[in-house]
Amino acid sequence: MSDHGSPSCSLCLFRHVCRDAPTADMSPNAQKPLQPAQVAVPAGNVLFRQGRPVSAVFPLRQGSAKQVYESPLGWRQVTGFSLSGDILGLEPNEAPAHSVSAIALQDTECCVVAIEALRTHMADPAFRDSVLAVMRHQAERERILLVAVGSMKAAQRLAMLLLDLDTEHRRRGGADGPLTLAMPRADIASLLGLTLETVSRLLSRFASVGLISVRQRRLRLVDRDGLAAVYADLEPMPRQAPATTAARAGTGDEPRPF
Amino acid sequence: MSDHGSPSCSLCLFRHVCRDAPTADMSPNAQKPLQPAQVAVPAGNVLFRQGRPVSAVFPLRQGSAKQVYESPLGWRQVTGFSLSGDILGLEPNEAPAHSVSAIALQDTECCVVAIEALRTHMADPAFRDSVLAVMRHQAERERILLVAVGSMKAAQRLAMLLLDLDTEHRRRGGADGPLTLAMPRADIASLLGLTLETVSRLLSRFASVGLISVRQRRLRLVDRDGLAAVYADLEPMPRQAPATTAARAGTGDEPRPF
DNA sequence: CGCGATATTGAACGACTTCAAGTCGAGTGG
DNA sequence: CCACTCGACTTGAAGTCGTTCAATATCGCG
Repeated sequence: MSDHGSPSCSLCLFRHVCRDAPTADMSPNAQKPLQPAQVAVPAGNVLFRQGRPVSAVFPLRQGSAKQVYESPLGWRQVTGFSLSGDILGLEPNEAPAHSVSAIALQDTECCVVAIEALRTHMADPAFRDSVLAVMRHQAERERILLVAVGSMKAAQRLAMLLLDLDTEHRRRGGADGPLTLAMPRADIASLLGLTLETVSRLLSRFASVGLISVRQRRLRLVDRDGLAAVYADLEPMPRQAPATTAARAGTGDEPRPF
Repeated sequence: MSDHGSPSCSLCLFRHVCRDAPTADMSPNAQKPLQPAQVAVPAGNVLFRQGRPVSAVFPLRQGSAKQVYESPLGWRQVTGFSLSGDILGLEPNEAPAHSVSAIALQDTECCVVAIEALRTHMADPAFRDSVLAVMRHQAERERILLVAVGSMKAAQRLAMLLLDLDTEHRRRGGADGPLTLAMPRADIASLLGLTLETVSRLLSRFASVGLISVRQRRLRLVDRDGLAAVYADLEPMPRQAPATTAARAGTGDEPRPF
């Protein structure tokens, strides 16, 4: 096991081209491995800034980050969160400049892959396809977010986010454990097009009806199906907590959140 | 002048590769021209459907269309309008399937460019760059829309759309003439994350304070700077029409709408 | 321990929605 | 040519959801 092995590496899009001979993959168009540098980014620091030239992309090893978009008129909005294993700074359509800024939510470590190295490896069709697939997936996410912000109620949007965070957390091996909200309420609110007070109230309401348990940034999903029902708007979310303790039957068609 | 010349052709992204020897462009990697087929699409008809394979792209010659996205849970939202001269169906990241549906807002004519032909021409770096630039521009638009829907007031959003429609109309040679809203109120509302009643009321309010004049789908921008001020939220938009007839001084920094 | 940042909670307000009539305009058939 | 009709649009009144403003509460950290 190399000294660069990290839990997040196993999910990294670049894992197959990162080090030498990872699997039995001595195909003809094998390239020299990326051998990326690594950097530590303290909480609150900028990984890259919107509008600046793309010089590298940043696979996240540890920590998390938010993407922030600033519109021409100066309106700022969080457009997404990234967790370890994600690649930050990938720009679709060969954009020469970053379309958003990325800011570490906590002390973070990431790799630094020079953009030329990435471009070289894009010559490999399989690799190229996987990178493009990730970009497409991101675009789809943004569109889902647009619909959510444009036409869903606050509770639905928040339920969507919680389910998504949970899904990602589990995909990283988080089992059923409690997850940590790395981002402040204000960032959640910005992403969802709400105020931080609304987010706070909603979290409390979710907790009071037994969907989650939450204290500050410590969160646990208690009733995933219930959250999914809120997301799908089957459950209009009672304004005040009723004494509902009835076990919820799974809806069966669990929607893919986010 | 060829029989295919149309006012919209002069703005078309493909104009230089559409017919033979358009300018003195006998460069080495000149390709054979696209020579696209043309089709008529009656109002309300689908140009292509979300999720279906991309077989062609569709430069709009006449008319207009809306893009509609349907989320995995079945929520539908208009994500944009296209006017003559735009290319419909261009998918970023080499997506094999359309990410939205396109529906004609009026009786429409468009060219049909097979995707293979397009890909062939993408070998030309200059052409490729211009196509990618258009895709980037579209992505930027969607992001601006996200911010608008996520954090601006209804009046701001509508002002933004009107300014954008006007800008596009003028870019097509519409001078100062009145423009026609090809889309029903419901589609505007969907795009902006509002209800059609709100859109209607807002249009009436804009008219009553002298920013525009509207009757049904006939629209004229009377005070562009005023609209820009509403967009930028400098002007909180009075709830009831005051008898304000004071001429407005241009704000100077006219923001680029959308 | 005490301070500042972050989060929770309450109360009042306001923006937008919802529901419900109308009105306008274009197309159709008498 | 006019009446009819249907869809799109407008307008009003009431209600809801989310915001705003303000007052605690809690956590992390020196």
